[in-house]
Amino acid sequence: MESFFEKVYRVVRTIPRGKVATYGQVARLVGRPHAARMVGWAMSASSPARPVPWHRVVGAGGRLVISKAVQYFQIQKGLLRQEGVEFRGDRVIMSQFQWERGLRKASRRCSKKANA
DNA sequence: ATAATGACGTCTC
DNA sequence: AGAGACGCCATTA
Repeated sequence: MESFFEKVYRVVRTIPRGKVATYGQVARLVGRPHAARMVGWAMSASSPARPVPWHRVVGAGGRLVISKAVQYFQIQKGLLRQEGVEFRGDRVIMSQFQWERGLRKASRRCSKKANA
């Protein structure tokens, strides 16, 4: 059986060069809208042995979730710029570089107080 | 089976 | 705009 990680990797591998997707976006594509954290975890779990373009996965709004203190922050930014992705400050210009696939009306609930 | 963890997302202050 | 709090969930110990 294909594990959750495998599905995530498979989706991430389909992200075209020069485009980026958000963790939540990938989560939706693998059928787990609320497992964005797992997607990120899958990325961290991916090793050089696993051919996954992890750098094309960014946080919501084009934010690079990885701490700036960590070297990976620069690595990811560098790799993306290398592919033609532009930044506005420390954020990817999503309006131009977000992967179109998986985009939806985004039923935003998640509101804990929505029930109140 | 329970508890802890983590490269997220959204709301509030 | 930046920081804190809570929710969600698969994988591990």
